[in-house]
Amino acid sequence: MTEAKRSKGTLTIYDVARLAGVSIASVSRVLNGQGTPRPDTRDRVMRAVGELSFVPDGAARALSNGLKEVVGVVFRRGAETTFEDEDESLLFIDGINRGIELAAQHRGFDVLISSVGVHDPHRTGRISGVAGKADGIILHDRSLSASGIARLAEAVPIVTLAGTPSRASVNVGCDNEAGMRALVNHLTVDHGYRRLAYLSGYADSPDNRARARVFEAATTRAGAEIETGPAWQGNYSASGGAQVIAALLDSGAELPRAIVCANDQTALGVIHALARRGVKVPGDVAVTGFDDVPVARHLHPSLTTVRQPIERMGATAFDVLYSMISGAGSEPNVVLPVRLMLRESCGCAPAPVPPNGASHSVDG
Amino acid sequence: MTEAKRSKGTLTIYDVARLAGVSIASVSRVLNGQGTPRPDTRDRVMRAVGELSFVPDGAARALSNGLKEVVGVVFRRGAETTFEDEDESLLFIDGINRGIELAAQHRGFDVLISSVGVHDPHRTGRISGVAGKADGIILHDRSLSASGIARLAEAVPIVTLAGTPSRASVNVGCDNEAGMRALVNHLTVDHGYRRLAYLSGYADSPDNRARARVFEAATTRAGAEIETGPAWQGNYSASGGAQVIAALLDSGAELPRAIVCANDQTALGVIHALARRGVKVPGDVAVTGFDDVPVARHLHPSLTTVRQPIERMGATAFDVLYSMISGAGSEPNVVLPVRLMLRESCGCAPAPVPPNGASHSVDG
DNA sequence: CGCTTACTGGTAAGCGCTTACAGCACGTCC
DNA sequence: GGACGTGCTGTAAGCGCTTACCAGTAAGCG
Repeated sequence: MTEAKRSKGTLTIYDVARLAGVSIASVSRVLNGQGTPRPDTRDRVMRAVGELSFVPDGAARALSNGLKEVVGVVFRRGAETTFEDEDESLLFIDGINRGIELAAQHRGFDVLISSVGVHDPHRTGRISGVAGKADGIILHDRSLSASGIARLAEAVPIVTLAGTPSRASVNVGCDNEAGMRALVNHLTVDHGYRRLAYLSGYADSPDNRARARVFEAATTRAGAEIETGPAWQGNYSASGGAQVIAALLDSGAELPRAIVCANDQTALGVIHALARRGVKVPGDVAVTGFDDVPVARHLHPSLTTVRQPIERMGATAFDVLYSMISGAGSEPNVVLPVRLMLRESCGCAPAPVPPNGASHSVDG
Repeated sequence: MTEAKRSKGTLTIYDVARLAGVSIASVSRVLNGQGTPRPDTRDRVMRAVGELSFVPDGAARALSNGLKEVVGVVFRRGAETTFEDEDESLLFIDGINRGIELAAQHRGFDVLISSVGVHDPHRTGRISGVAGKADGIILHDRSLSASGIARLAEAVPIVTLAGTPSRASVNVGCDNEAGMRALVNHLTVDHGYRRLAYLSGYADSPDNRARARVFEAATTRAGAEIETGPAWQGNYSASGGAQVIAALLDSGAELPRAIVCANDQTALGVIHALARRGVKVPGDVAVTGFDDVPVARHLHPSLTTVRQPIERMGATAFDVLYSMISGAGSEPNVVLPVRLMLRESCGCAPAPVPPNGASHSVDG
C-alpha cells in the first residue's frame, strides 16, 4: 500500500488490476462474483484489494449498471432548526424508518434519509435531489403535495406512508377503520361511556381524517353522544393535546366521559394536562391514543391505544417499492392490520405488572 | 411529456436538450447555475425540464464531479432481525442522526443510514458498501473495530462518535469527565451519600470506560465507598439494568445509597426493578442516568442525569466530516460540554411541574 | 498429433453528467 | 470596413465501473 495510492485516495480498479497483474475486467468480475475466475486470479485480486484497502466507487457502479441500491426516505419536520417539541412524535417516524432500513438490507440496499421543513421553500428541489440519488422513494405522511407526488412519480417509483394512493404512487397504511371501530366499541359497549370526543391530529392528514370519520360513525351507531367543534383540533403533538385540554377547562366546558386522541403523543399531553388540573384518568375521564409507541406502556396510567405494526409498515413500504423498482407491479393500496391494546387509561383494571413494566394486551 | 420519455422513465439531459432545442451543455449549465445563460435559453430549458419532470441522475453527477453529496452513518443494532428490546436505546442514536441530517442539509448533503447487527458476518462488507456510496462516513459507538476503521480510513474520511480518535479518524464525543465529576460531587457533597455504585454499560464502549474511570476517581476522592464487582455489569439497556437489580436483591445483597447508571436506559430499568421490589427511589436508593433522553423527564421519579447535547453532537460530527471532505484538516478529538440535570431521582425535591411536565434543571 | 470444445481473460464501448475548449455572432473601435 | 473583443453555445473528453464480445489457451478426442 505504498506507492500505488497517494493520488488523494481516489484509487480505482485500474490500480488494483495493475497491482494484481490482471485486467480491470477480472478485478470487476472477482469483486462481483461474476464468471468463474481461476483461483489464482481470484487470489491475486483479493490480495491487491486488501493491500490497497480498495473500495469501489458506488456512483460509477450505479451509473454503469443502472441501479444505485439506494432508497430515499423523506419525512416532514416541524420547525426549521429544531425538533424540541416533537422529540417523541418522531418516535413513530424513526420506528418506520428502522423497518425500512432492515428490509432494505436484505436486498443490499441502503437508505437515504432526508427531512423537509414545513415551510421549506426548497422543499420540492430537496426532494427531487433525493430522488436523483435513489432508485425509488418513500414519502412519509404529508411530506409532499399530491401534485408534487404525481410529478415526481414520472421520474422514480414512489411509495407513500399513511397517505393516499394515486395513479402514480402506491400507498402503505394501516387499518384505521378496524382499529377505531374496535376502540369505540370497547369504550361504548364494554365501558358504557355515553359522551365521547375525538381530539384530532393535523387536519390535512389522511390518517387523521379516516380516524375522525370512523370515530363519528361508530360512536353515532353506538347511540353515544359526540363532543365536537373547533375546540377539539389538535396537531399530533403532546403540547397540542395539553393546550386543547387547558383551553377547554379554562372555558368552563364540561369534559366528555372519554377522549379519543388522534395519536399517542396527543394522549400523553392530554393525560398530563388533566393530571395537573386534578381530573382523574380514567376515573373522571378516560383517554385513549393511537399508534402504541414504546412509552405508552410506561405512562401512569398506562395508555390504552391501537397498535400499528410500526416496523412492519416500514418493511412493507420497502418491499413494495422494491418490487416497483424491479419492474413488477403492485396493488395501489396496502393496508396492514392493527391491534387494540387495552391498558389502564380507558378504565380497564390495571393488570399485574410483568417484569418489563408492560401491561397485557387483548386482540382487537 | 408525451413521446420524449417512455424509455422506461430513464430520461437524460439529451432528452431535455432536444426538447428545448439547445445543447446538453446548456441544460447542465442552467440546471447548475453555472455561467450566464441567455434568458431565452434558460426559459426553454426550464420549461423542458418541467414538462418532462426531469430529475438529473445523482450517480452520473457524482461520477463526473467527484462528489456524491452523501455522508454515510453506521450504527450498531443488537439482534439481527428485531429492535424489540431496545426501542428506547435507539432514541439516542436517532437524536444524533437527526443532528447529522440537519447539518448535512445546510451543505446540500443527504444522509445514508445503515445499521449493522452485532453478529453480522458481512459487517465489514456492508460498511464498505456504504463507504462506496458516500463521500465520508460517521461511525457510531462500536460499529467497527479499530483496525477496521484504520483500513477503511484509507478509502474515505471517517468520523467516530463517542469513540476513540486515531491517526486516521477524528472523534466527536462529549465531556464524560466533567459530567461524571459534577454528578458524583452532587451525590457525595450535596446529598452526602457515602456508598455508591456504578452500573456499567458495554465493557467495550469508550464512553462507558471513561465514565467508570471518573466515577471511581471522583468517588474515592470524595471519601465515599464504592460498591463494585461483576454483579454491576450492565449493557446500556433497560432490561440489563433491571436484571442487575433483580440479581442483587435475590442474592440478599445490601444496596448502596446511590446507583449511578451508565445511561438513562439503564436507569429506567433500575427504577422499574426497584419499584417492583418496594425499594423507594430516591428515599432508599438514589438513581441517576446519563444522556438525558426525552423520556427522562416523564419518569416517576423524574430522572437526574447528565445531558449530552445530542443533536449538536450529530451536527458537529457532520461539520467535522465535511471539512475533512473539503480537504481541510481537523483536530483529532472534539469534546462537547455536558450539563447536569437535577431532578427527583437523586433526592432533590420535586420542582413545581411546568406546563409540559418537565422538571427544572441546574447547570453543572 | 491436429482439431474441436470449453473456459478464462482482455479490450473497448458505454452508463449520464460536467466542463475545458473551441466556435460563433454580435458590437465596438479605429 | 476590418480587426478585435465579449459573451453565449456546442463539441467532445473523460469520471470509474460493468459487460458484450472476441482472442487465446488448455483440455478432450479421434
